[in-house]
Amino acid sequence: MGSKTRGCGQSEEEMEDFRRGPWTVEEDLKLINHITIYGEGRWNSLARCADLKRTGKSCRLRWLNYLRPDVRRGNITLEEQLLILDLHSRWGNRWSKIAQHLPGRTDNEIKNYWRTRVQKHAKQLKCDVNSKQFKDAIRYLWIPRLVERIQAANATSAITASASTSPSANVSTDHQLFNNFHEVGSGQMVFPDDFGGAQVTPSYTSENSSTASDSFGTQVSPMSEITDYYSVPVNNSANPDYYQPDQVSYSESLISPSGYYNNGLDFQSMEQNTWLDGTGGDASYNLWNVEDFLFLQQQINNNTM
DNA sequence: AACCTTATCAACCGCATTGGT
DNA sequence: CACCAATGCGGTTGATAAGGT
Repeated sequence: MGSKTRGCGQSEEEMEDFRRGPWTVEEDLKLINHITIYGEGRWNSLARCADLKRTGKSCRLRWLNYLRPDVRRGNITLEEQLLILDLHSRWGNRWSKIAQHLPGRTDNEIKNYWRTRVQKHAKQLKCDVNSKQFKDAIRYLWIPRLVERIQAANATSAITASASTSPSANVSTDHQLFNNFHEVGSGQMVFPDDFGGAQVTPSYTSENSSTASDSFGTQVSPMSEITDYYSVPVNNSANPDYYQPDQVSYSESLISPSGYYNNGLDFQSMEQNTWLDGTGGDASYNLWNVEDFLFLQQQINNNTM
């Protein structure tokens, strides 16, 4: 650019005192109206033309994280948690990339979820969130537990649907994401091999950990957008980021769990003994009850920490 | 009721990348 | 090729709501 005078005929000097802090309803309306008419992008000039005393950055952030009509609000569902854990295990803190796979969720929201929920668990377990112990706890305990709970919710909704006189058309599709992490005979869980194949988990047994006291089914909210996305063919050539054969995913590492058991936590006994949640609390978030924590802490302290 | 602690999330900041001139 | 503004991303902060004492 280089010119002192920019779009809408206002000088740089006039633009120096930007507003900061929470957005007002009036500002939101200005931004929405302007984008409705002229579209998004060119955020700095947009801020000026919409008479918003905000930086372009601030406008962009407000729109993308809050005002955009397709932003999903509310609790992160179990399916979304599962997806976040899986994608984070592959890509780390690539929040934007992860958010691309959770329609309606923003990178900011996923980042906040990770920091407040996931890192909290690591803190409570007194282990580093990046430690092998914690990553494996996610891989072998948290994820199977999520799958189990989604499955339970699935079963509950199936029963509800069959009992209903007007069954929801979404019932069969709401849990297609989960069906990519489906169960085959003997309670063994099959995880998609980056959604192009399948890997069998180390003898995950749903009958051992699934009990009548698991009352989390009612907490699961419909997730048709997510599952719609996940119902696309597994070889998604349109999205080269999605499958990266040079990266080791957790599902790949599940191929040979025996060496893992020798070095790390005894997850088999952990699953059998400690993953019974009879609290009936907030099923969306309270994945770990007191016994879980005590046992995990004990295991971690006894092993390689 | 008042105070303190913790959890949550919107918003900001700095840096890297991209694209135009 | 260099420069600069815009954009995008991840880390961090701060306000405030919620819960506990």
